[in-house]
Amino acid sequence: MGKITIHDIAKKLNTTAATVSRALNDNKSISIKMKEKVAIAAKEMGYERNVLASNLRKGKTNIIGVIVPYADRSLFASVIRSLEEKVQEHGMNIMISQSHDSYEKELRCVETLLQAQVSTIVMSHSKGDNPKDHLKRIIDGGTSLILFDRPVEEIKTHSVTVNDYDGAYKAVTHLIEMGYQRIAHFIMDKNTPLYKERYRGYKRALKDNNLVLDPSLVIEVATKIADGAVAAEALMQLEQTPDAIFSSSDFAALGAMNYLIEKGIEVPSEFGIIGFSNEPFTNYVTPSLSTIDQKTKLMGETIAHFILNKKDNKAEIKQFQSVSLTPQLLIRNSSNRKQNLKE
Amino acid sequence: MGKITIHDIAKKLNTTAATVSRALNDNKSISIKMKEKVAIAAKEMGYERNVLASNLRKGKTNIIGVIVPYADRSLFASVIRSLEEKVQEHGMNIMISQSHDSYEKELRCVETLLQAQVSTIVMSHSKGDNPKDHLKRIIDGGTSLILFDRPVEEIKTHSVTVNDYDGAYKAVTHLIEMGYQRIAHFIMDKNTPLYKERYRGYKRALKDNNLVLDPSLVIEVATKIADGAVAAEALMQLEQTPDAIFSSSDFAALGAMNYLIEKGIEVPSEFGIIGFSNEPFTNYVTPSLSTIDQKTKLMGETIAHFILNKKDNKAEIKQFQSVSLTPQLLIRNSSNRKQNLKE
DNA sequence: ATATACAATGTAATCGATTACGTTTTGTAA
DNA sequence: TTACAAAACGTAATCGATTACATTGTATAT
Repeated sequence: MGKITIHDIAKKLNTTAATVSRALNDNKSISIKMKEKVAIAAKEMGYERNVLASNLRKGKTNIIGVIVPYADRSLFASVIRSLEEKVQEHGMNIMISQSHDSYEKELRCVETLLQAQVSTIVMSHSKGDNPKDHLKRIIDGGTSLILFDRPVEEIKTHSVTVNDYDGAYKAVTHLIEMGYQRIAHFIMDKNTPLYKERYRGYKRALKDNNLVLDPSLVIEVATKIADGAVAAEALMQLEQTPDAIFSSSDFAALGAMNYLIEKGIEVPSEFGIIGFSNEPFTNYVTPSLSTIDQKTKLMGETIAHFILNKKDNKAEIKQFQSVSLTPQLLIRNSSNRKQNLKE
Repeated sequence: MGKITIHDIAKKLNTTAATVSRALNDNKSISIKMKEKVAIAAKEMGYERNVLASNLRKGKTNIIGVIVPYADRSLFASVIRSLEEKVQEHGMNIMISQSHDSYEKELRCVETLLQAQVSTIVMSHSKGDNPKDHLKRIIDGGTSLILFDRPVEEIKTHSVTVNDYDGAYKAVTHLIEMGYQRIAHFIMDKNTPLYKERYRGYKRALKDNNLVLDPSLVIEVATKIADGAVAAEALMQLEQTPDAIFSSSDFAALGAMNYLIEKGIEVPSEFGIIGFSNEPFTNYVTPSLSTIDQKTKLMGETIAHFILNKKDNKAEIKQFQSVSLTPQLLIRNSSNRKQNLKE
């Protein structure tokens, strides 16, 4: 018995499709008796609403489009997971699209998702300083836009980010509290706001603790283990070597740490290291790597909150909110000198 | 200028929506001239096909539903990534749904995706020996089903799995080649076919090398680091302790390794360890953990291949294919005794 | 008792694209 | 020239649900 439609139900009940539709949607102008009859008949006949038809008529779907650089990066995977968990309870679906950190692909992703008529686009936009026209087009077309992870200042819309400045500040302050004096910094891409913010937190923490910023200790490094090792080597070549590193990337931090250990430098007693992102491996390496947790689960939940609120409360649509989550310092062995001394 | 429809284009060109539709779909009964005119007008007017309407009429979408226990588990995240990369080139979209390894949630996922009228459901079904009626329902309803990671024997459909038996066999054979004699095995869930297969590979490898299976060396362990440590402790309490572990879980393997190292047992010189899955952390721990890579990227690509093939080649629909990928042995430091001796 | 309101349902248009079927025009074989 | 085929396009139904706009019937107010 292929597809049962509301017309079939109407025929069986000697009424019309309009009434059945209204009954199924719990419309107030339908009597309770009729609603019951329809509900029973629908169940009996195994009716299932054709979502496509419904959405076509209503001009909206309940699909949320998500654009991320790569779906398997731990931050994005985690956000996708918690977002999906929250919205699926409300009958919404998640559609994934990957931008590979490329502007061109991001444009394609937006196009695809708009074509699919998603009701909301949730995205972490690709790196670089590209035009934001496509973001405006999303909003102008009536689709709501929620940016996360990487904020875009030029666009007025909802956003959920982590306070990178605060995370960096906490990390560096922690190193200073542990007694490290010359703290180097690995910055990834100087043009990306996110890294700029972390750099700002680094500088501020130094200043607040009366430490001078030595530009030779700030190195541009790629988010790779090998590059972290190279950078560490460069640092140790300096006349005045550092005694700690705050790396904006866990991977680079690990590379540096392994290099130092190999060179006989003890971590954390001689040298402190802290990364950023709380990548899954950081807790398992030796010594375990201190890092900044970005609250990815909360991030997904906050995004979901925006979406669900918008659904209920239309008044809120116009006020765009930017939530900046407070990251968490995870003190592990790579920087925990005091504890080690105690032992 | 809100939404342009084929009717608007038709009006502008003094023709009908039917002609425009056919022209846009490159129908052979439309003249080249007309096709050109339509194409130009469509571009000029900024026309975008309403996918909902199109799909409603055609009765099919180009959405692929994916059901996984958790989207952020490395295997699933990786498969999702490579699957999306492949199918997006063909204009198809991926919809994600998470079963949390619960049978009830899995039913809901199936329901949701069928409602969304996905053309294909790709799933790694939840653990346990539950009824498979919902899988049959998917197929009977005309939606194609592709199972991956965890095969279901009762259902005739496409499937892409990794040869767990082979992976286990390779792992254990490798340990034996490295000179380990008493090899323990961590099995997770004895009722899950996947673990049974690995166990079978373990037994076979022992047999082929004339080693006796000691049941006391086969322990049921959860996929957790802590449990791996507990299990290792139990093993070292035996009268005849093992000198190697083949763990069906990287996490348990790591827990065991850390426990042994803490107890002063040297890995790999005194004790060999190999895990399974190539979890992201395995390459970064010390010593790096040997493991079995499950070819997740290839898995996603193979799934995509099935989907895209089916699209073109209808003849293939009826022949269900089961592809079993060959996993790869990754020899790292936790088991590489020979290399260590050389040094 | 009459007017008015509202409850409950029906009618038909609509969302936008696709397609079975019909019509006209042009080409070409007999 | 007739006839038949194919090319090129038009007409209208269709996919299934929703909803603006009637319509009918009943209850309440005056």
